[in-house]
Amino acid sequence: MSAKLSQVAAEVGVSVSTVSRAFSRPDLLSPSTVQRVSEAANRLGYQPNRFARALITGRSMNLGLIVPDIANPFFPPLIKSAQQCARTHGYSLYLANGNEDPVEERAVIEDFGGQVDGLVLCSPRISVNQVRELVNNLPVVLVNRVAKDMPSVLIDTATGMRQAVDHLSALGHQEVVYVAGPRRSWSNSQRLKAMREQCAHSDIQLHVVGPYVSSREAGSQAAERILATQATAVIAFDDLLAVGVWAALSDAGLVIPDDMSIIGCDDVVAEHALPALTSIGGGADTAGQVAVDMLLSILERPIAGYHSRTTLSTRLVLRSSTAPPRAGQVRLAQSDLRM
Amino acid sequence: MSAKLSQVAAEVGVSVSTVSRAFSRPDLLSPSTVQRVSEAANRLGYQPNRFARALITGRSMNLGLIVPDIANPFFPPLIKSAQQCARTHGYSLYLANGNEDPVEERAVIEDFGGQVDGLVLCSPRISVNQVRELVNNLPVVLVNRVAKDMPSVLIDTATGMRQAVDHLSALGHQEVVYVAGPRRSWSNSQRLKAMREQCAHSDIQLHVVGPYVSSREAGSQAAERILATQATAVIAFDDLLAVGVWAALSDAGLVIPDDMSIIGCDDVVAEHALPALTSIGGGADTAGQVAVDMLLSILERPIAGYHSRTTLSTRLVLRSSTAPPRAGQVRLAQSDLRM
DNA sequence: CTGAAAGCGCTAACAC
DNA sequence: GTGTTAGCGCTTTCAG
Repeated sequence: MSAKLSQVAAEVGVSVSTVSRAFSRPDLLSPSTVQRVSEAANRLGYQPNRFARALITGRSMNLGLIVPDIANPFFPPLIKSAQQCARTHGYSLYLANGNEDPVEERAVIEDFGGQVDGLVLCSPRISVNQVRELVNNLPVVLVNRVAKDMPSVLIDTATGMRQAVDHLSALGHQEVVYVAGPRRSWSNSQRLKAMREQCAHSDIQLHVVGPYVSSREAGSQAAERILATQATAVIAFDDLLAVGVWAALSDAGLVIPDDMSIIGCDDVVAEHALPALTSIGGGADTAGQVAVDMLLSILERPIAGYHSRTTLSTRLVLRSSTAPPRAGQVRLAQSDLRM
Repeated sequence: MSAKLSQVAAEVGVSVSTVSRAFSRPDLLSPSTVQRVSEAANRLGYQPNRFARALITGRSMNLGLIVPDIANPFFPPLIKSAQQCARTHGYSLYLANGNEDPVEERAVIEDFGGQVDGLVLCSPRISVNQVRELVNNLPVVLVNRVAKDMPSVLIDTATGMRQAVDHLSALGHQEVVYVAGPRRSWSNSQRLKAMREQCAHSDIQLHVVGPYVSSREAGSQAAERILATQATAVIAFDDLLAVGVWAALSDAGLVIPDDMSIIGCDDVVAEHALPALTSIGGGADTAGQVAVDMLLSILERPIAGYHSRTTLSTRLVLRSSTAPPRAGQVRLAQSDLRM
């Protein structure tokens, strides 16, 4: 263990409370005292014990962030901005991975419960009720999930979705399939709803396949179901699924985008994918910062029933995975050829 | 705040120490007492206060993991396995992002210092000396970095590198370029060394460009330098750089792999890249688990000067980004065309 | 087998 | 301005 408050006090020849105050309320002390204390403190290499402090103040100055899947490229920008924001406000942010598993997610939430002042929960894989009882009136802000009595920040992919449908419509597509994401995902229901509305509005026939978990593999599984339709374009719940669809379709002999247009969502694979996937992007990095800000404002004035909802917008990012549909027969020939 | 030990004690009609023991040393109590206590405990929703416990025991049962860049796909598998391993041993694992920034990295290490029992540091961007003084005799295990007096787990990409060179050599390549990674990276020096040796051994002329940070963008910058050589193949420090090279080369009119073979390292973009990149893989997920295991064994018997080093092997994963070189002139024509 | 008591290192009244 | 004192919630000797 490193030096304690009492040792610094002895060194300077003052009481422990003076030393304590030199750190927490220096304005209450004479400048010279503060000076002498801080000199002695780093001479002795004094580091305040966070546990002792937390025990008495009831605040750890730690925030927790839980994501469902650390490997999903959607989260890193969000995590970075959240960490950044927490730090500038004097808080540390710790991250844990739910691993797409409700059981594990429960465990990490519970673990965090005791040692953070607040929690940011990204698209939890457990129900809001379960969340509520696990956190036991610890402040929580939800990301991409709504609840009557919890604040949340939402990424509004609906606008981007509508743009995507319009884009496809302008290109001449008349039949498109939506590859649905995780069942319990708020984002998925939001995206699906937007697609339904916009397709109806544009006289496009919509097929829905899924739900699928967010992974390339799942996307590849979806390919078969897509080929069973007459669709000439697909919009996937997210980029991971889109890449999976792309890969399987290519294996089946289709050429993207000539035989099939593909649009992803979240705009996260541009960094890695070749060639470039048209996608719906924006909002993810802002979301982390906004969520932490929201959490901090709750911590500052803990009004029961505090309630807030922030919505972040998105837009279609055009790249090279969409094109006008081929003449009808060609698409048929290709898919027959695959059987 | 939730229920405390004293409340449970009152409820059952025993002393606080008995309740405490019911949780920590149930073997010292009569079974019936333990039974009554635990019933009362969850009736009252008792949750031990981790700060109070840590204050007195000096152990938080928390482990910290710091990675240089959470967005780098190399880390998620490592993180997952580390978290998994910690949990099965009764520890919680918290993650923080160094953000490829020495200043931020120092800050997160310092932050963690006070509240974890040990730290896993992945390829730190600061010097080992700085690490040593920051952690202040907190147990640390290094990943992909060596130090005289600290235990470490290393992913031996040298073997994979040698296989890669052999593969290229067998294909008929005689001139290859290595796109170097971050200057302070142990992995980079290891990879470069292996390449030097194997190229010499196989009579291949080696060009080195860099150093570059690990990003697609940096890889694209490297492309120009690559085209300035007569090389017919490139091996990049990692997959991110490889993808950047690939993209820029394609833009310049080259066809991969016919005009240029490309090999990455870490095998992390297979999920996202299309078409598939030949890469050097393995070890990353095991590394997380091994590092945590190592840390825990140090915690269990804190022998001063404990020292250990584990090396994990890798192998070349063949995909479709390598091919025999074209006849010499073709390559020249292509690169001229670009100017 | 169980209880009483003494702190872990720090902060926050309350005095002076 | 600064010191004294009483705990925060828990574990852990030491007695019984």
